[in-house]
Amino acid sequence: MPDNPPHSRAAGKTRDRTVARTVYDTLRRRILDLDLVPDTTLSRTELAKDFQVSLTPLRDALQLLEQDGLVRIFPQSRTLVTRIDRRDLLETHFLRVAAETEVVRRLARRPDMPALKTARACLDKQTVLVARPGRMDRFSDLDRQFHLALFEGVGMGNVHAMLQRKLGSILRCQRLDLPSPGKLQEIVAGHKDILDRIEAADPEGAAGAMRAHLSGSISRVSALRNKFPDYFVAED
Amino acid sequence: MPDNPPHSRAAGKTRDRTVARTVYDTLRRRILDLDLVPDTTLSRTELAKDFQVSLTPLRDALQLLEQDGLVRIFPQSRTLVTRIDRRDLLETHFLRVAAETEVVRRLARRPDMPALKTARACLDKQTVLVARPGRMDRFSDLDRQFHLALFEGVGMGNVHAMLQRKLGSILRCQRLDLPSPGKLQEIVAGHKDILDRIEAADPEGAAGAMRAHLSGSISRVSALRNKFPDYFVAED
DNA sequence: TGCGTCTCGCTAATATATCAGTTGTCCGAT
DNA sequence: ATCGGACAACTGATATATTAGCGAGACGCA
Repeated sequence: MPDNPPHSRAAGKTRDRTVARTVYDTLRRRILDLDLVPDTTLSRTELAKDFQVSLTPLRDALQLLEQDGLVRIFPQSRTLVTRIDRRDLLETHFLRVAAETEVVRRLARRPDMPALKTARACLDKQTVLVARPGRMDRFSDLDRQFHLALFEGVGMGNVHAMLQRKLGSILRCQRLDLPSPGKLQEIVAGHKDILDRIEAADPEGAAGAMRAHLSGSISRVSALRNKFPDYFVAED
Repeated sequence: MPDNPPHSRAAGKTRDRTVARTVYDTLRRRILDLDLVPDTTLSRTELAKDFQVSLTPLRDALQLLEQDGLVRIFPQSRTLVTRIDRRDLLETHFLRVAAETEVVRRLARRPDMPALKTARACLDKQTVLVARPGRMDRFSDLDRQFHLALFEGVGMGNVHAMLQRKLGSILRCQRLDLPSPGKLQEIVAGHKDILDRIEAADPEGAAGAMRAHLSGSISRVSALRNKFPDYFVAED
């Protein structure tokens, strides 16, 4: 067994991003924006031409998107943008609730002041943005940063990144649901409740607040399914 | 938007498994068995010859293994089997604890009798196997089935499968740690405690029992690192 | 008209070739 | 002796070609 090899990349001229990653990010963005709607056939020939790349990195990108649940590759046949699947939503929600409640329990037992300060700052900025309906992108970004700050407070920033990748269908639902009256106020109130209970050293209270907060993401799925049936997998 | 397209594959002659998947499973097995030890350089030319496949499915397989944290691909350079990284272990453990405690809380609040029956049956079989030191593979399989039964009891079988893929480094640690005296008894006792508390409708008790049980997976990491330093990433 | 089979065009998986970048070795200069 | 630069061999990423399979439409028969 050789000596300890370098486990970090030396500074160099390596391309920071592969073509595949760029294609993946762009297609993912377009799917989440509902620009590429469910059941859209993704033609590799067309996409390769559009992106001016060969089939290999495009293939890599599509495989990643399939892992995210955003596309489904039918072998030797075609590739479709998926419909939102309630099963998948429930599984993603479960994972998210499990992880985020564990995070806030740990924070309530052992606070990390810089992380809580960051989270509180995000909350303050979000509070200001509630009154500015044109700043949804910024609000969403702060929302993500709020949750990331909590994860980093328990040293689990990478877990947060991993979970983000799985949130495709929840994000698509949120996109369908915009703008929903009172929703932003509800989110801000939820964040405040969570932080208050963490700071009150109340693990189960914080977990309950987080659970309630996250339930907002799926509380309107049935209504959305009725309103946009073509975006959802038909139930048995 | 077209009519609801078929979302299941019609029975047909499609290959059930891709070459890439087969290669992935084999390499993953060999890494987890510590047959391919950390820092081993994986030569694509050699592997393609060994498996008698072209570079493309081999590339697919290696990319999946990289996502599992088992190999690291240095662009334009080489591909190595990873050392076990403490950071990665902690993240995997976090995710596992979060998910499994959430599962048992839910089961304690709302038991699923078939799932609990399955779990109890696994426990009984494991109890018998403790006295048969040559049956580790079977014991591990029952262990996995025990946990799967719990996940299925809350309708989250797919989440269990997802988590399994991330367990590579924990499984490698367990492999290094075999046979550890009293370990099997400890596992069996943990399973029993978990089930008892679920059946006693004690969510927090069940969560605590699961937390204690899972902590066994990482309690000996420091000792293993001292014993097998070449298998672990050096700490800063 | 409806159903089954066949054919062809299309697609994804794999094979092979080429390009882009890394790394190790050798040689020359100090 | 040591260090730096050049070059060649090697590797992974991408491009292109070929193979394997799917599915829709057309045709024939009852």
